Amino acid sequence: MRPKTLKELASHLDLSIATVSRALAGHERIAQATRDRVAQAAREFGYVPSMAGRMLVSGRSGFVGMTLAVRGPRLVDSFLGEFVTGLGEGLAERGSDLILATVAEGKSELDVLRHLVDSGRADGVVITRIAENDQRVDYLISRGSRFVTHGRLLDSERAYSWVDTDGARAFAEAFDMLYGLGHRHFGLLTISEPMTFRHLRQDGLAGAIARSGDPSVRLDVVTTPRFDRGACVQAAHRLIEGPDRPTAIIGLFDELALTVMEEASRIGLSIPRDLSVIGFDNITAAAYAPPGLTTFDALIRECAREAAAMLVDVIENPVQPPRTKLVQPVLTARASHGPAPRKHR
Amino acid sequence: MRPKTLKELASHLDLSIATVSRALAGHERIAQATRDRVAQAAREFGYVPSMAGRMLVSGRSGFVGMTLAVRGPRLVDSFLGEFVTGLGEGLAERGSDLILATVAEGKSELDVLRHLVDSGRADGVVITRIAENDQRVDYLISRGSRFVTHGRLLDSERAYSWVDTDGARAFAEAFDMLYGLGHRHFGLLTISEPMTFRHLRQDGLAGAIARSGDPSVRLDVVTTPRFDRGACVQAAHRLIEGPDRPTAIIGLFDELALTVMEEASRIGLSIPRDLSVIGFDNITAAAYAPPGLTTFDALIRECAREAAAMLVDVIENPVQPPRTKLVQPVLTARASHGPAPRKHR
DNA sequence: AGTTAGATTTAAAACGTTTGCACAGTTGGT
DNA sequence: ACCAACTGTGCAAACGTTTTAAATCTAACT
Repeated sequence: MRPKTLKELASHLDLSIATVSRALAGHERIAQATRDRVAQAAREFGYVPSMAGRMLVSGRSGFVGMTLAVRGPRLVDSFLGEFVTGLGEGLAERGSDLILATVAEGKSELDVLRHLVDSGRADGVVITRIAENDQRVDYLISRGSRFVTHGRLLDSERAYSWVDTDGARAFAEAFDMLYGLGHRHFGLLTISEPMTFRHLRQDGLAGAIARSGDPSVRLDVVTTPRFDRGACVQAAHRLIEGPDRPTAIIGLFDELALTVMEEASRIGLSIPRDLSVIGFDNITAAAYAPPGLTTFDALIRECAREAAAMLVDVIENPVQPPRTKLVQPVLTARASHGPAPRKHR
Repeated sequence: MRPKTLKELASHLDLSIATVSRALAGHERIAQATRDRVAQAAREFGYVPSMAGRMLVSGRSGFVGMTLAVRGPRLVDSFLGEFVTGLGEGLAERGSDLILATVAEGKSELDVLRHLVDSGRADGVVITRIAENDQRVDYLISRGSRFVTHGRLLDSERAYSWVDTDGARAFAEAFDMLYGLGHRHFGLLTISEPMTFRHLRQDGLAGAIARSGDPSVRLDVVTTPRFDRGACVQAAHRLIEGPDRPTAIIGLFDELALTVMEEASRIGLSIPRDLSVIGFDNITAAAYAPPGLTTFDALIRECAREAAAMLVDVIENPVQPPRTKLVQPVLTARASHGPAPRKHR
């Protein structure tokens, strides 16, 4: 019932707790025979070291924290699901566990972060979905906490370790592909929320357009609040209404692209004949929504595994210079893109 | 940098650590003036109690654990995402945090559970997806651990707290609705994996059929391994091939129902004109897959919140008799069901 | 002034682990 | 015989908190 302690184990073996502790740790200075004897007894006793004791003396909890902010209807969406999976895998490989601290409705995410780090619950934290002026990063740096971000700030003044998906590259690749298919009039459905990735991706797209050197290329950009379903639909509609609409639309992420597809077929457009649509993320629904959304797999799981590895490294060697890693998204071609339609007027 | 300790706070205030500790805990016996003074200083100091110290003396970690077993491709699917969300919310309300312990590829889930409970990392655990002879339940009971399950064993010999979705009722309701629409030939696509919910749901369906008292009702049952995509498609195909196919098919859960829909439209059937399909769970993709899957919302998030509440209660009052709760799924009618087609031969 | 009840506060132990240092025993070289 | 070096083990402190029991202080009565 009550967990066995080192003391009990020691008195049962007629050894001091120090010896038992060292024997279990596989210390050099303990006789091999003793080590074996202790290991054996520990197994029989079902001894599991108390993490409280260990934590107290080592100052480490062996946990890595992550906050789960309640925004939008589906809190753990496809992205977070994948991310948590990858993080969990990466940490399990390295003997850490993950604390998921939910930010309750009224509470501030910063408080939860503080609670996590300062109390010693977590040796480090991972934060995702970096915003333009992300207070969390400032806070963590000022506290001297160990952390890794998924996503990054736009400026590179502050030094910290991050891993990110190369959205700029993906959006450039999307443009090149569509341009090759004859598209000249593009649409981008993006969000008003100040997340840094919207700039990175849009800049990637703009850069590719500039590189094409083709002055006939047009780009319509429409912005929508992210979690207002009605507004998203409206924004999608604005993009495709009227005869002079883009022939190819890129959604900042899959949900937006899917909304465009739905709205397009609602007003009678056929995809990809009349309109090509491309997303980003490769969420589950992208495969199910007809005719199948062409998108970029953001390899969230790999990113998260990488973040886990990085964070464990940062915790163990805090003085090293920050590490960064850009993961290349993979084009997942389905049926929502095709050659540009002939002039439709 | 290094977190402030109670001792530092005490010496700064010229009080003993005992007094400070009690003042922060809001103990009655401390003068109101002192309490205020301490609270004030704690805020200024940015004092956060060390969880290690607290844990050592209280024997509680304030954590609740859950294992994440790596099965199938999407480890954190829609179900787990919702569940983790609800659990996190429920726990945050009650001041607990969630440990997510990933079961790495080779490891056994029982070991992870042991690691979680015996080391004192978690005061209790939640386990989901109960199998027919679930070792985890036996283990936890034998260890005297606090736990709550989502889902339940079929026998009721062992006493433990659980919360479950009333799949039996939902499947009965599905039958009644479809029967009312004129359907007489039913199909059920179920899994070979020994999860208890497959029996509960199938029995609910069988019970409703029996209650109808109509001997002309037929039910074809096809079984498939869960995570083998090819086998699922084949199984779905077997159900709808041939002229004498069911007019209404119920998937044990949404993924299966979606597979049936895909396969049906692949072979040229129109849904719901030729075939009605109903699922269970209401995963995200159910809304996106054409023409929109009629399904039961399993209210996973509520279930998880309930499980969190239950577990915290079990941890605090371990001697109470087990609590149980059945949550009623809600029919989410979309466009995949309709009147039975006229005889199609 | 002496006593007492009540109001505050404190000293000290306990929780389970790791680890620096000291101790005892053994071996080998002189 | 003596010293040095090495091997194996134990003592005790430290980590930060809560809590029991005891100490101190205050004020109100005799």
